[in-house]
Amino acid sequence: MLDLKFIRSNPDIVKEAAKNKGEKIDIDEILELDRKRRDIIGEVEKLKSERNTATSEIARMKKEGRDPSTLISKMKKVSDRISGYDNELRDAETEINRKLLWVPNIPHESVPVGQTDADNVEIRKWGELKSFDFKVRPHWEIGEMIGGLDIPHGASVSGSGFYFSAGPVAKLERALINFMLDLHAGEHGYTEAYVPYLVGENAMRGTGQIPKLEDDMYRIESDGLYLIPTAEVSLTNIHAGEILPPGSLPKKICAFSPCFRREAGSYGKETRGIVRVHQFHKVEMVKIVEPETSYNELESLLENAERVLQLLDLPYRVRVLCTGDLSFSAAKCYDIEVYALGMDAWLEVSSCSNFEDFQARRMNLRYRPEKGARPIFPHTLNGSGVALPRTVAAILENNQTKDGQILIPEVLRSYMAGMERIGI
RNA sequence: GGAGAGGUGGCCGAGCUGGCUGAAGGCAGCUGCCUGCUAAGCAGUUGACGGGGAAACUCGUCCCAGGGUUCGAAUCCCUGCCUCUCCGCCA
Repeated sequence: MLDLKFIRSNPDIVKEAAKNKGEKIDIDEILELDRKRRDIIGEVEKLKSERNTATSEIARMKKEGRDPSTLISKMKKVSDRISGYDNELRDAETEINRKLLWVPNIPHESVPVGQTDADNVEIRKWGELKSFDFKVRPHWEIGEMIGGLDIPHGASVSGSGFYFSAGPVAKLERALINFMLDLHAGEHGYTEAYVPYLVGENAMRGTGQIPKLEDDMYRIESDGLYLIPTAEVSLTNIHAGEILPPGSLPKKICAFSPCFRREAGSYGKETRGIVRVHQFHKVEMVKIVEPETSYNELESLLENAERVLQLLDLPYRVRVLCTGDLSFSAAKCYDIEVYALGMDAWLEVSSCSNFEDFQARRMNLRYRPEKGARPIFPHTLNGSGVALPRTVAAILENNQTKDGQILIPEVLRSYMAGMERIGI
């Protein structure tokens, strides 16, 4: 959420930002409502002040044995007017807030202006793309061959977009999870956590999933809860509504969690295999930081995520998203895409974003920089570190051998009882 | 799931026979004084949000949340959420 005062004094910046993000927002309408709101406040507060004076006057009269009934009947009318204004005010504020929730964050100045994926800018590549002298297979074939991926049964149990991993691939997943958590919690300085997988509406609004992306979320109607699409939601909202004390930043937390996404409207694209599914596992990193440091923190967050792929020896590229591809809440975002040899495709396994104070403001998360200072909104960031299915797919495809085996990345072997390869 | 108790400021904790309570008292914090240092002591001070104002300042709102009663609610009524205790159930 943007600061209403900021919108009031910089309407053009906000309009430009929304346009570049491809969002249709009527800023003038919000400003008009804001004007109306402030007019009402002026009127109603005058009346309230009057009432407060009268109220103590009534108390005094009663104490002195005088008859306050004239004043009371006069105040009855004043109170009616107040509640009239209060209703108008509440309506205006509700309306403003409802609209504010649809205003996207402003892209950072370093973000390239553009519309689609094609306008994203590659900033680096890492690793060698392998080439084999045999016919490489996509991961779904490999998975089936080694008895590690069972997509048909996922569909029969839960519908399309769900799958079982089993045997060696299940072991590989578990090894990856442990490896990633050990890396981030051990070397990168994050506190490890387990988080709620079902969260309330406030949390979903706080990080910006709703209202805009509501259709992509699984909702448990009977309890008013949502299944998290990423651990970001639980982690970032952890201190929502609080004022963090001086010295408590930066906070760096990481967590493993399943992620649930309806992927509404994406049928037909990239649906083979396990690269686009409704439920997957991911290790997520979240940072809550002081505003001045957030862009440095973004770079180190990105490095933390890249390190995972480097240690796994998987080739990848990093792209900075253009304004049109940038998510609603983000001010800047890097995507990390791993190369999958069998599909000959770059698969997004991580998005590292700086939200500046957009999420903090939405969830009313504040921070007191020093004793006695006024609270400010901290900046929040998050990045996947990294998403599992696509990483598994990349390992299966890049590490396949001619005779149908998979070489296990060296860093994972100690997590798999020393196993060096899986397969026949 | 059943029965009871409760949710007050950074924390503890009064108020809850409606008005003078943004809220006693204590603790913690800050500022002076005092002191060889520390501790103790004395005095003062310490919330968030919004409106107006260049500013000093001023007005309004906030005692879990949302409604209601009233001239007026932390205090009365209703609904919801959460916490605690006991019982039941359960990985």
